[in-house]
Amino acid sequence: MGKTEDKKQQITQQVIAHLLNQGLSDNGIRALAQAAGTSDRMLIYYFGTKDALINESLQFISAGMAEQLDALLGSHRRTAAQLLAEVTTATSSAMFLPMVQLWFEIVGLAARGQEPYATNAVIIANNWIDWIEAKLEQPEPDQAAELFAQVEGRLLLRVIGYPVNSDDPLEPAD
Amino acid sequence: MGKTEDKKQQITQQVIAHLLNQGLSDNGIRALAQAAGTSDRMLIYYFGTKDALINESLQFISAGMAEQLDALLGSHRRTAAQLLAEVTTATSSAMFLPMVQLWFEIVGLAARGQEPYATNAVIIANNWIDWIEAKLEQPEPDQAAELFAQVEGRLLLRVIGYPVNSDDPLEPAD
DNA sequence: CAAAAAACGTAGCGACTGCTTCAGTCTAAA
DNA sequence: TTTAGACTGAAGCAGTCGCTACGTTTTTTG
Repeated sequence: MGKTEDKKQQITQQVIAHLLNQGLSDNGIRALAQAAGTSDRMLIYYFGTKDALINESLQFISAGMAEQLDALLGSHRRTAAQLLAEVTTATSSAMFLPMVQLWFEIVGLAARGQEPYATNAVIIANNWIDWIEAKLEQPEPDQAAELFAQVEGRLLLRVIGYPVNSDDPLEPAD
Repeated sequence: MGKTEDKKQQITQQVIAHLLNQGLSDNGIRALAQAAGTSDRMLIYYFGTKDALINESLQFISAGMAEQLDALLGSHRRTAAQLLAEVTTATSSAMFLPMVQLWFEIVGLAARGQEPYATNAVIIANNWIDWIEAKLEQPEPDQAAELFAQVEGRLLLRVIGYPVNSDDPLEPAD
């Protein structure tokens, strides 16, 4: 009967929802608390620190995204070219836009070593690269990282609103 | 005489220096003023708005980076593969790290449409893509943007501190 | 039913944000 | 010498930030 655990998870889920559609610019503990239907007081009570809450939320999001991609692409191995095409298409879809936006916000903060984002950025990047490697037919050294980089470059253009030759247009953020 | 213009330019240069080695997280007008050897009061007096000052500074930085790359690579045209290799190497060097870090900070804020960064991000991306196109032997449609994306992906990994197979290591931020 | 523990509300801390108002000082042209 | 314009320091506005002190209510447990 981890009732406290239940409450924490419930808060985390609502914080995740908030982070995904509001981003990191509105992530003060009072805003997060309101999104979770509680008070800043309670956030600290349950998580001790804002950073702890953020860490937990980001970990959930990253894991969730991997699951969603797995569901879309299946878990079999394929060639690099094929995987690149599939992952690019999938992650460019509107359904993944909030996660991609959040990811680039994290990267921006990580670029200057700002915690807890710097730490989370490396962890998440590693997760993705491992995920890619597990889907490659005959993975070579650094190949997964290279594929990851190619996907990221395209997502960057998309996320800043640069007009790419894609089927589905991106909607403006709030 | 453009004495006011002189002063503005002088302030802009010092603000640029501050932005490059401190990033966007410490860009309150009081911090910027101190870096420029003046007061927040004066920043508003000269530029009217913090955003106006930021716009001017970012424009200068982008132009300056293009000049530096031109100086390094020369202005002749070359094949896509060669250009990709040269630009990747150049922009991965320690000398460009502060600009690359700042760029990813801008992208992170632009990802949620936050002004003035969203607008600047598109302008800067376009500048770079045009710059790339002007260096291509036989540019094809979208090729410059694609090359830009490939460079960006590699820079992303570098900027978050992911260990890439590169000669020169990156130093930790502040 | 009483004591202990968990859950929560309110108010506040000091340091920050972009920007404005006030109250001038300084230089240069008329 | 008057006077217009450029320039500037000090203080303040109403708001934000993560977090804490303190006290009260609710729930669980012996």
